[in-house]
Amino acid sequence: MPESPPPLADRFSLDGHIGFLLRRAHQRHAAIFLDAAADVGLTPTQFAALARTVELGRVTQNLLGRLVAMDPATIQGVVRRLTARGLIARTHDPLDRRTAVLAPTAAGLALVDAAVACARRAHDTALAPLSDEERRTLIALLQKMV
Amino acid sequence: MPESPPPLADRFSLDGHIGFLLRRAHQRHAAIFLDAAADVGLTPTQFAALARTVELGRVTQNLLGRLVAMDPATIQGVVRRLTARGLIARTHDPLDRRTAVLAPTAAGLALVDAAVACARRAHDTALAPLSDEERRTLIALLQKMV
DNA sequence: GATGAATTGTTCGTATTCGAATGACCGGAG
DNA sequence: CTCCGGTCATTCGAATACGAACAATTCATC
Repeated sequence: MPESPPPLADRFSLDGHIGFLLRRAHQRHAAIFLDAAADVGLTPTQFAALARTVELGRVTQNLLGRLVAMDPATIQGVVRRLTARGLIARTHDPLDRRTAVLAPTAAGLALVDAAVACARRAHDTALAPLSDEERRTLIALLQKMV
Repeated sequence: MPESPPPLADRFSLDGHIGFLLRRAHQRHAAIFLDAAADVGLTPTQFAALARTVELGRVTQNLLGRLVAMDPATIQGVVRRLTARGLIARTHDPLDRRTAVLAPTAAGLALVDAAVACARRAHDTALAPLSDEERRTLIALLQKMV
């Protein structure tokens, strides 16, 4: 008689799979961030791009994409929505007419402070189940992993 | 004279923000998984839904969505693609004509073993920068967080 | 049995995310 | 100067991901 294989749950646990955990943790933070930043109207992705642009003052679209880990195709859409809202401005480098040079506008600079406050709240809320020590450990391990 | 505000980088570090780290870690695992599972042709999301369906044997679409943390609108598309590939089958419960009852097909059961092997490889590759102890810690902290 | 609330699944719109292809442009090799 | 590889930005298609609206159905209450 043929032996029936052991059930999948005995061979693999989706809930211990790093990809599944990262997806759920990322999802959870995104939901918390969108709630915390509802008044400033920024998504986590848009916030990252805006914050990095403010950090740098002036940056090409392509470099910005690399510094926030976004594909050229992705950063294009994010920058389009941020410029449409008047938070960053697009100019062109006359010495390299391929590039789009980005800089925060006055509105962008004015918004980024409130946005940072929202990001801090989302950070703390998302990490609420962990102690301070655990938070530092988690962040260090994620930084080591990426 | 008005004081100029301190630079953003002194007030906020995107690279220490849990949302940014989770987004990048999730991104990295997804890329690794897609590479490891290229031969079985499953995305991480599709794998999660298929694995959970195999675990349960029979499950409604809505419950499956909750068990893999997917919106009703999201699980609908994932299930549509899995059924189109003949990996899971949709029937209907005559006692509740709202629900769509899902079950793995023979092809789905046959594919899930190879897919689990790919998931294991992706798991190990994504966690390669960490020691065994660090991996356990990271997974435990993520499980505590979500 | 009727009626209103809750559940299930679908569809639409918007926002990431990436691979692939394309066009414009820069730089160096000859 | 010309050609050619590399870079930059854009576009398209496909796959998540979610809010909102909707129809069909079930359930609880009257």
